[in-house]
Amino acid sequence: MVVTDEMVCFSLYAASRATTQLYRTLLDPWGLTYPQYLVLVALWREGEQTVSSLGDLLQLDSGTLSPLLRRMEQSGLVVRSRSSHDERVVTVAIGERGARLRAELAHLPSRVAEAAGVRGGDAESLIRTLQEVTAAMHAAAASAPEPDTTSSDVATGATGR
Amino acid sequence: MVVTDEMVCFSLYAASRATTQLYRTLLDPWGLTYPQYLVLVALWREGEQTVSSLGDLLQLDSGTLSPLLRRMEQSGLVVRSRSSHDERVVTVAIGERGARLRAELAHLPSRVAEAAGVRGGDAESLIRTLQEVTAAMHAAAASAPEPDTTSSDVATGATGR
DNA sequence: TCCAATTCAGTTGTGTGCAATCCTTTTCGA
DNA sequence: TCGAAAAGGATTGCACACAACTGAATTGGA
Repeated sequence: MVVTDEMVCFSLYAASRATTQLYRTLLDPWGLTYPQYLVLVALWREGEQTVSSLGDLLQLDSGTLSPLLRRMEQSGLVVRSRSSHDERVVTVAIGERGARLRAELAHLPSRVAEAAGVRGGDAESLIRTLQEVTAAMHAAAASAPEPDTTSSDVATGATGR
Repeated sequence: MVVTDEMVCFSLYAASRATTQLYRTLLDPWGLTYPQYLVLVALWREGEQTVSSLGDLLQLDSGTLSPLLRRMEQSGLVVRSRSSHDERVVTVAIGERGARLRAELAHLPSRVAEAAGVRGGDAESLIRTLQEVTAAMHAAAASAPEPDTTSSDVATGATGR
């Protein structure tokens, strides 16, 4: 069914934007965006991280994280510092304001989950499905750098990223 | 469960980006982006549309659509024209190149659906769940413009947007 | 009839996302 | 040990997203 095929992706796209929209509304009083909030959650939960480990956790690359972290540092949410062991590595730690927000934003996740209207068990099964789709999409994008080519000359340095 | 609460939204966000990524790979030979492809699908299926009806279909506003449609017109994908009945309204029709692409891109949806790894019935139930979540998020964002306000010392110029 | 409110698309400003590239630092093999 | 390759993050360029605003066209009510 052609329509169904398109709809999986579009529903995902629309749902993601609707979710970000709700977070925008809820985070606006603190001047936070959803990706910035995700960085804070990662730091609260996992502690100090390098830029690349943050990128692994959030599935974002340095082109997105670098300016995002710069803005977050300017507003006191995080602190960046070069590692002394390896001068290439930048460590991101929670900043003073970022630490204060932990308590203030503690009620957010349950509010959003409640708004989403998915109950406990359904939520877990939805999460599992979405993670499977994500993994499948990553695999497909990596294995199909070119659209058709008939013969696959994937060779050379056609790495996904 | 706090972690589960966060995970619904993050999984959605990650899955949406992974999906867009696959579309980027597949559409790259034609120089199309995923939102541009969605506009073409809407026009192929529904025919000529106004900017606002396209916005309703794709859940995008004029701030996103205007520049997007301008680029699409420049590359011959669509044609824009002011309605003669109502000079405020701009009508978007398929362009010459956009019409040609219909056949060339006809195989895309099934390829993506296959890559996603969701079978027919599961796909429909996933779509339904995502649409419910989207509707719930929109409703929540609309009904909760302010988060709490009990204390709020947000003051100072820390506004993000 | 006439003007205030609405509607519609476009513009502006900010913040992601991501490919491609750059520069520095580190690693590793000959 | 020395230079090529790799790793890590930053920068550049482009295309969304979206809030807020602008300006033109239309509508509706007094």
